[in-house]
Amino acid sequence: MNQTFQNLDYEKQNRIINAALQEFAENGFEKASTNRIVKTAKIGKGMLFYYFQNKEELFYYLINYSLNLANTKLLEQVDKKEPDFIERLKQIAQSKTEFHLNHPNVLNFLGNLFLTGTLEIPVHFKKRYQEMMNSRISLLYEGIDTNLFRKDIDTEKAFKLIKWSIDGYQNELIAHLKNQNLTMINYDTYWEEFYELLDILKTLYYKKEEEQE
Amino acid sequence: MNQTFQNLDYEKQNRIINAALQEFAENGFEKASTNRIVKTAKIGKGMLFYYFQNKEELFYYLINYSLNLANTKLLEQVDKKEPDFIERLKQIAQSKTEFHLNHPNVLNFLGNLFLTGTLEIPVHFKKRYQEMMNSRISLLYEGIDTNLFRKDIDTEKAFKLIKWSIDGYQNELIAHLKNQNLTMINYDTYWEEFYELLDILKTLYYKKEEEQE
DNA sequence: GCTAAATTCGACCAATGTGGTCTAATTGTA
DNA sequence: TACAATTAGACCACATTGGTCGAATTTAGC
Repeated sequence: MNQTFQNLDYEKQNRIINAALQEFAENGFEKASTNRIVKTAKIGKGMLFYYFQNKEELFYYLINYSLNLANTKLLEQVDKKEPDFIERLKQIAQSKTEFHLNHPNVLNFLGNLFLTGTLEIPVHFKKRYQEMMNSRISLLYEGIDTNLFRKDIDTEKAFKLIKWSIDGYQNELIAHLKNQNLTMINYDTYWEEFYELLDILKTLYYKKEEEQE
Repeated sequence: MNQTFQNLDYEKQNRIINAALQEFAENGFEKASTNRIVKTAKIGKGMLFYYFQNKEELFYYLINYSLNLANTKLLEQVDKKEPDFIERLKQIAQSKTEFHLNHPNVLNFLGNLFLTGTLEIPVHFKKRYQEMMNSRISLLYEGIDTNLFRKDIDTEKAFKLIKWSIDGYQNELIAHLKNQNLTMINYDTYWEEFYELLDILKTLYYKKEEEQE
């Protein structure tokens, strides 16, 4: 990658990165078009290949960029000392939402990385991706107080069920917001609705208060 | 569509339909390649345009085919008289699984129909799709006995939470099975696991037996 | 203001892929 | 044998591909 690219003003740099992330996320490496990238990024064709040697180098740059971002902005924002599973999930949801607002294409790009395209991805990237996924799992389960859960239901299964419920809510929310003007949305009401949901999950899966030790 | 296509032996007809469904599902109308379709369907290029006038006619044929299939094989298999929400969901899951095994690309194709491609889809197709989606919703909620549910939790929210939990399980299952040899799988054990999950959901969301009226 | 370097652009390139056609071969049928 | 139905893929004009390059513009130092 050319040093010039790093010296670009933030806005332009971001336009290029986002356009490329989106194109690769939607089409995979092979079918992604550099022509479309420069078009949506609103730069000349020459510039892309001035900043990056070729399509491949751009792709690898984006992997690195995305992994770094996910590690610093997604994983490090959550307090692993919170022992309440649902509270932990709340924090994860919040950091994920913020991440998604600031970097809308990164998670899509990372998610589709390995299921498309004939380009062989270097092992060190695969390794880093695996490490990140493992971190996300331990972020979810490490140091959780299982005592909060009601005893008549397998805790492992409760973990998963709660996770799926929250994912379901978030997916529905995303689908619902997709057609809206993003600047007009009042996010607070959605957060309130979300917190309500978390309370319901607590009454479902946790011991009743009088049972707490 | 040429009559000859209908007279094709079942296997060949299916090869073509599936190849096309997959290609359109993955790439949308514009980016879908008729070359790739004939290649995966293992027919000559000329045949595709002998059976169908052009790419567009093929696409519309697939929409019609998919909508018909979904209506007959997906919606009509569920007993709307079952008043137990979770039992209803069990039936829906079963018919959906069977459908997915027999027609692996149809639901993907229908799902991606409207979110990609510049081709304008005729209104009557949009209408039929909407009707199908509405049918799926009423299939889920119509005639459900809300009395089974515990009183301290909003029933509407319980509906959604249960649905999301089941969807989450199914998604995980699909992701897990993706890398496996499909013929080697013992589905019975997965169904047992699934039934266990449904029991858990009942203990979570339904009244205790002694509370039933 | 002058000059040289850094940056930008898009016309251009050969190569490949596009939807679609057409001919010649094969198969089925009587 | 003869005629029609069916098949495959070479072929078409055109669009798109990843990538290059020279000329134009902007920037920086003097």
